Amino acid sequence: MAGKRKPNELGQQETRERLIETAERLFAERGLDAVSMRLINREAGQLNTSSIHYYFGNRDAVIEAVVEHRMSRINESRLALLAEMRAAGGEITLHDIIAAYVRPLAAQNDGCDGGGGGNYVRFLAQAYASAEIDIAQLARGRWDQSLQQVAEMARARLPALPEPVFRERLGIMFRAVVYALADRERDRLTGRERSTRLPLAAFVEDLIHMQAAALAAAPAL
Amino acid sequence: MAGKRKPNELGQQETRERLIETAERLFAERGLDAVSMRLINREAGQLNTSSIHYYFGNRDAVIEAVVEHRMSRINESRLALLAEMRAAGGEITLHDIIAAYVRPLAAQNDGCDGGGGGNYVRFLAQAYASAEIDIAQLARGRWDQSLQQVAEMARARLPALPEPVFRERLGIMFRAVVYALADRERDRLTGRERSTRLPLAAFVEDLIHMQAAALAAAPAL
DNA sequence: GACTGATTAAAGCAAGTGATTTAAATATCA
DNA sequence: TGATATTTAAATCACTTGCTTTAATCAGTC
Repeated sequence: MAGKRKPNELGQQETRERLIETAERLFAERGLDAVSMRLINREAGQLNTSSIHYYFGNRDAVIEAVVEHRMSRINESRLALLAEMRAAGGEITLHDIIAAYVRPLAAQNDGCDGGGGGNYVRFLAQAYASAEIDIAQLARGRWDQSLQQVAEMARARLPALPEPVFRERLGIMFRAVVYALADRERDRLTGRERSTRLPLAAFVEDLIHMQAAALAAAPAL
Repeated sequence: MAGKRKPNELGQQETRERLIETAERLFAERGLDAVSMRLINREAGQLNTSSIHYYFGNRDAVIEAVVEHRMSRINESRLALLAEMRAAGGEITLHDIIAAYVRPLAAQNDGCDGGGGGNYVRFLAQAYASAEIDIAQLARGRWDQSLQQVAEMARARLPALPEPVFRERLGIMFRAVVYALADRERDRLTGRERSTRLPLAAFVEDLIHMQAAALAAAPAL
C-alpha cells in the first residue's frame, strides 16, 4: 500500500536545502523541542516523515545540518573582515574587532542573500539555551577559527585585564550579542515591535559600542 | 482498581511547595519542553500524574507557580536595596543601581535560603528563550515594580543617551545578566567547569562593572 | 462507628513522537 | 525497451505526552 509519487520537480540537492531552510525557520520560530520531523516535512512540502529521515538519518543530524549550513559562511565573513583590516594597515581598535564578530551575524538578518532572514540568529539563540544539544561542542572546528582570532586580538588590546576576568567577559559578550539580535528579530516578526525601536543598522552599531565598552570596563577588584 | 495510599506525611502546603521546587529544578536542568508532568510527579515522590493536576490544574499553571514562587522575594529584595541606598543619603551611582538589579538574582544562586541553589536563574533563562511562554507578559505586575525603579534611576544618570538607545540597551543588559548567571551555574552543575573560573562573588561584581560600562558607553551616532 | 470531604493511586484516552519497513514510482543507462 | 538504483509515499511500531476518570484511602466531625 504505497502512494503515487509526483514527478521529481526538485533535484536532490534542492530538496535537501529546502528541508534545511524549513527546519531552520521552524526551530527559530518555535524552539528546538517544539518542532517534529513530521512538521518539517509537512512545511517543506513533503507529505510524511520519510524524506527527512532519508536525507539526514535522524533528528540530531538535522540540527547539525542547520548549523553547518550557515556557520561556514559566517566564519568566512568574519575572517575576511579581520584580514581586510590588517591589510588596510591602520590601527585596529577593540571596537573594530567586535564589529568583525557582530556584523556578519547581523548581516544574516537582512536576508541579503535571498530569504532566510533572521532565522539563523534566532535558531542560534534557541540552541544556546537548549539543554538538548551542546552548540559550542557541535560547532567546534568550524567557526572556532574566527572566534579564536577575535579572542586573541581583543586580548592584545586589554593587557590590564586579568586572564580569568577576560575569559568570563568574552563569553558573556558573545552570548549577549546573539541574544540581543535574536530578541530584536523576534519582536520584529511577531509584530509586537515595541513602540519605536532603533533601525537595525543603528541597533547593530550601538550594540558594538556597548559590548566594546563592557569588555574594556575597569575590573572589579 | 485503585492503589493503596500511604499516610499523609506532608501537609497540602508542603506537597505543593515540593512540587514547585521539583519543577523548578527539572525545568532548569532540562528546559521547559523536556519536562513532563509525569516526571515532575515522579521526582517529587508522587507516583503518577494525578497530584500535580490536582494542585495546579494544568501545565501552564505549574510554570506560572514556579515564577510566582521566587519572583516576589527577588522583587522585594531589589526594592529593599534601592530604599536602603536612598536612606543612606550618599551619591547613588549607575553601578549601585545595576548592583540592585543583579545581586538579588545572584543571591538565589548560593542557596542562601535553604536548597534551591541556582535553579531559578537557569529556569528564568530557559523561560526567556522559550517560545512556549511569554515570561515578560507573565511577570507583569509582579517584578515590574523594581525593574521600573531601576530603569528610572538609571535613566536619570544617563541624560546624554537618546531615549530609544537607552531602552534598547536596558533590555539587552537585563537579559545578558540572566544568561550570564545561568550559564555559569550550568557549567558548575554539569561539572564541565572551564579550567579556572572566577569565584561566584567576583564573577557577580565584575558582571556589574561590565554592564554599567555597557550602559554608559558613548552612543554610536 | 459511620458519614463527609480532601487527597492519592491506577488505569485509560486521544493525540503526537522518532524511527522503520514495505512498496510504489521515477530517473538513468544499457 | 527493460533492468537497476534512487527517491517518495503509506502504513506501522513502540513509546510518551497532557489530561481525565474512577476508585481507593485518609483526616475530621458527629
